[in-house]
Amino acid sequence: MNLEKKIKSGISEALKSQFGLEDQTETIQLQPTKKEFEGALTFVSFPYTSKTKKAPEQIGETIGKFLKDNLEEVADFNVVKGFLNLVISDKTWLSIFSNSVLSEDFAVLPSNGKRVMVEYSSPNTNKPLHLGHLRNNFLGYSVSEILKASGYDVVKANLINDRGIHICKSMLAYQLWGNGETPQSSGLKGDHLAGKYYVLFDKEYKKEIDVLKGQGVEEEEAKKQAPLMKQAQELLLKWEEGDKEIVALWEKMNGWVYDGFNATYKTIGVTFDKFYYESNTYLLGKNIVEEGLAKKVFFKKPDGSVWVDLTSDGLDEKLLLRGDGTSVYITQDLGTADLKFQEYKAEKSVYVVGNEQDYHFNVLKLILKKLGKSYADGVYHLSYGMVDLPSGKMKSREGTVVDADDLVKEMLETAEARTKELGKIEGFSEEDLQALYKKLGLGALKYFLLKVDPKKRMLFNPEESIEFQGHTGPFIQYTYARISAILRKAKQLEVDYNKETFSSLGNLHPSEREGIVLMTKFPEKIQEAARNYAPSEIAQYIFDLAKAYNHFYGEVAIFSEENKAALSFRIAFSFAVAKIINRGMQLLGIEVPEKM
RNA sequence: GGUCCCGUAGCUCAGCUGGAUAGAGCAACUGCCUUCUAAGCAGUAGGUCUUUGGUUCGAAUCCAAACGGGAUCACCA
Repeated sequence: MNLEKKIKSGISEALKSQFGLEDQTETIQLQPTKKEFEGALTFVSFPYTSKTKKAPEQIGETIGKFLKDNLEEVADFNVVKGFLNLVISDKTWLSIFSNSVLSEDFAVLPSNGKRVMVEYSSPNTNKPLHLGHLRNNFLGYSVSEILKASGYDVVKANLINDRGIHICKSMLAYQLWGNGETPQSSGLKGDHLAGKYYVLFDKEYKKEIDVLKGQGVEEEEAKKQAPLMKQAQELLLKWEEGDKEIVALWEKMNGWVYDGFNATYKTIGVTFDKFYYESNTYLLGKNIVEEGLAKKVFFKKPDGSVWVDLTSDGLDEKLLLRGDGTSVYITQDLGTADLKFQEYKAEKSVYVVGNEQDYHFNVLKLILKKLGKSYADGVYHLSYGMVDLPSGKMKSREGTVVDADDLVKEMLETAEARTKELGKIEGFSEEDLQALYKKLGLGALKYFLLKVDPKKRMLFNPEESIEFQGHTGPFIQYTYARISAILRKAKQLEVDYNKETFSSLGNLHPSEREGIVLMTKFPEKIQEAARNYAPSEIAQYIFDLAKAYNHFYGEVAIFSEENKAALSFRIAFSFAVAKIINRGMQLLGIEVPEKM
């Protein structure tokens, strides 16, 4: 039985024997004791004043005394107003440390036999990835790792949006102005090359709109009338008809883009188990439309278009099939949801998609429910906020984006500069150095994007956002490297830790106690982060742990310690912290260096 | 206009299902490297938690309204 449960049942017993209350185990709440007070766990007695008809202080005193007398874990207590602070004996902490924290399978949670699919990244193939995509990729990867750690069987999926009007825009611009340029001839990464023509299209398209507006055409109309737009739409039609030349161009340009994406994915260290291509799935969903019509969940309008009425759920009427029988975004997504379930039978399906699509996913889930799909309840939209720049929103078309590849490159350069500045790279090979810069640069970037609650939008200031000091990835990596140095030295000196000697230890240093308390919380943190789909909770936790260790490091000497048991314990303590930091950072997709 | 999200220190952010004197980091200021890595540690200063009501023994947290910011309400994806 774990400590909290033991104390709770102790309190429940106290309430029963001292005040005659029935079993309260379920309702008793314990919270961590605030730093200013002595103790580790706090019981709040206010809620029991009416039941016991006693003053909060008196309840605290009575229960505190009972626990101290009856539980060996409780060494002492103090009462401040309605707060009963419990001091747990160091012996208890040491026993938890050696039996639980140090055990091989600590924080290794058993499989829960459930499968979850996490779809993330899902890029358009007409332009390179930018900072917003990085947040998406890092979130998706990290959430997958966290779900795995909490016992799920995870399938990471990437639905590539490889067809549609946006790709045709790039293709058209390339046809018109590309002069047969290739990634090889231009030296541009494939996705950047495609992006270049997307931007070019938009520039020329805007000119055409302006000309039309000058001729007195309304803006909305001008957008439709512009010749470039009409040509792009023609391309799309030809593509759908299977026009050989167009399909070949599409395949060629998409090929370039995939090469580019794969290079970026490899650099930033994200992976997928399954790729879906929209060109294969965009016709799906029509059978769902049939099904919905048969079930009378959907209805047909006179022009033949198919709709669903969601007004009773506070939403609008939603189109599912155009009058000409072609499908729209939501139709495809319905089809894909069904396909995913048929293929993987996952109980949960997580979509890592920006919060601008909140409405879309509300509709999607609602329709699946109305159709009586068993998997509807498992659909979860992990809706994350945008990354804003000081100048406002990022827009690919207008080129006001922070490009992912550029940013990563910059991060590695900064990592290199910082490292050289500090001059601690003696004994590193050139290869080691490059690997280190990558760990640090990406660590800083990933941590920066993951430490914030996914749901919230965040600000990225290129000038000053990503630091290497303070609440950052490199701070945590540094702590790990520091501990690694200690463990290396311990090995060299052949100081091993021996659990048996811990019991002969006297008192723990407060910083050691704090560290142990934090470490015991790791498994529940993983569960909580999985439940909330929130890597930020892991990020925050690992930061707190690293901070606690550095505090310990400053206060307590290790190798000059003469008491063998204390020395042994501190090595074990350091080892355990390093292990958790490493594991926690893995859950964020961040690598950790032995030296830096 | 309807719906949804957000508003905490100069800046960027924590604050779990309501609990004690609201926490970190950056920036500012003080100290600490001949002793295990100073990308660190210790400390000072900085807050009417947007505002106003309400519920409660207790509200940054829950409810309502106002103000401010954002997203969305496409036969685009």
